[in-house]
Amino acid sequence: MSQPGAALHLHLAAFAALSSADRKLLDAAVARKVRTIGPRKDIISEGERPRVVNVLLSGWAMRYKQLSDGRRQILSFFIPGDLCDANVFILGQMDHSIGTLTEVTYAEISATDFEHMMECSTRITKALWWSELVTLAVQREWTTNIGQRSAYERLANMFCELLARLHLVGLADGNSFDFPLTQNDLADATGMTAVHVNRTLQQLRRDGLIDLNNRHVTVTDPEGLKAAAQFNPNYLHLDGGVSN
Amino acid sequence: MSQPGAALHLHLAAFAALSSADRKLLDAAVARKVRTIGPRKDIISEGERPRVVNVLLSGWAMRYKQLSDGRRQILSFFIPGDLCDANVFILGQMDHSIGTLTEVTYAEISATDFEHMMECSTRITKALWWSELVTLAVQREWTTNIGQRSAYERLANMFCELLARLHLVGLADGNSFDFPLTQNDLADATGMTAVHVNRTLQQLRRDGLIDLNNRHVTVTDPEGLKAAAQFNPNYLHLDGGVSN
DNA sequence: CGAAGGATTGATTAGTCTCAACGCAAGTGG
DNA sequence: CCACTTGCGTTGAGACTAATCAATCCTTCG
Repeated sequence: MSQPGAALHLHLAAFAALSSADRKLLDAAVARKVRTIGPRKDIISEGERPRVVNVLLSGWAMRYKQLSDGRRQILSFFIPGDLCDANVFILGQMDHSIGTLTEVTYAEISATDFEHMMECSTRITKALWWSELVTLAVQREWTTNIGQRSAYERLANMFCELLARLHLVGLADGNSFDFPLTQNDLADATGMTAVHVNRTLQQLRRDGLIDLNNRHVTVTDPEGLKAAAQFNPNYLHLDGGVSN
Repeated sequence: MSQPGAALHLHLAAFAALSSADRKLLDAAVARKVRTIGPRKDIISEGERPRVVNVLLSGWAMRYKQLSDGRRQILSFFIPGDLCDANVFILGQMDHSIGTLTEVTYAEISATDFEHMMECSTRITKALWWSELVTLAVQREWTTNIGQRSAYERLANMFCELLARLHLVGLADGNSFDFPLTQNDLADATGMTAVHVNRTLQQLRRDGLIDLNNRHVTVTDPEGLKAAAQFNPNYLHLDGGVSN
């Protein structure tokens, strides 16, 4: 990625083509405060007060909740271009944590900068709303995934979603992509145990749907994987918004 | 509920006290187009294009997804005062359906009315953002609930959440409230089967935590229920926003 | 009175978890 | 440069939660 804001442009461009003025506005907001942080660290923890909007520029991160007895649910993955909740600073405290999976660079956008951005461009405002609505839709899909689908379908779905999203921001090379998650992470994201993830992955490999090793995934049979997952990408709303 | 918009006022007032001007603005938006619809009907179905923002005035509704093989995941419950996604009309099509559980009255707010309302009052705009962020937080909690908790904990959680939310809009009488869901609905909301819901409810009753019959719930041991659920209401963000 | 929807119960099975061990590769310190 | 540690993936055996299938009961309502 040659330029820090590139993934963000691509992310929002899924909703609407941005003008060069829009892009400048975004780049300015994203350039103000850039941070780098190592893998497996919290960017912000449950209970803290959110003061800024974070935008992921490179690396992978996750949203998660930890229960008092140690159980952890990963709620979503952040890939470059993703926003960690527009306007979160309205809330008094975080109800979950955001942590890194790899080394990560991210931009902090202050409340005033964020609001300024929304005042300056209706197109950006709508794109941010779109992004927020898609975040919600993804969360609903995860609820459905965990609530209704079998272990096999769940994992298939996860790979379908990640492939689609990574593709969007130019981080998938055809049907393959770098995949920094451990089987334990995958377990906590899908509501299963690491042992069962392991066995289910073997099944997916045996069925020739995916190839996963060395932190790299290749979807060897995209159509088969989609079918196994009953994957319907409508919830990603990549068809371009209504108001374009 | 003496007045149609009352639940909405109470809902938003959880974030910030509204001025009488704000209240008038809301009432006007909510009075423009009010509809009534019977139980077990769709208000809007997956695949349709959303054109308005719906606000529930009375009755219960749900958000759900239906898989091609008939499995259904209920994604959230709507009670009076709830908004069905601010700015949804930005999206090209619904990725899920919204259906009623009881007879329902709801208001349709057009895109222009909605945008007008946000332009007129920053307080309302923020309250709507708050509401949207809470919707997201609730969805995350449901993901966690289904992904990490046992059947027993899941149901306990559901009752804790509903009690808290109903209380907010004045629909809980102490620790009890009307509860129009069937065990089958509860099953589809928690990712279990109706049979297992039945058995788990019996356990909750035997443990003296709740009393459920005739479409009415009484939480007989609120503290016990919260403990069993490991219920932490922080995700409802009822502490009042930061910017008050 | 009969029909229908929902709640309840029982018996059996399947899917997933638990616990425990082992393998492998990469990294670290002496 | 080797011994040790550590993190992650893999395997096996057994236990248990929750699903499945099917029957029965209860209540409500036309």
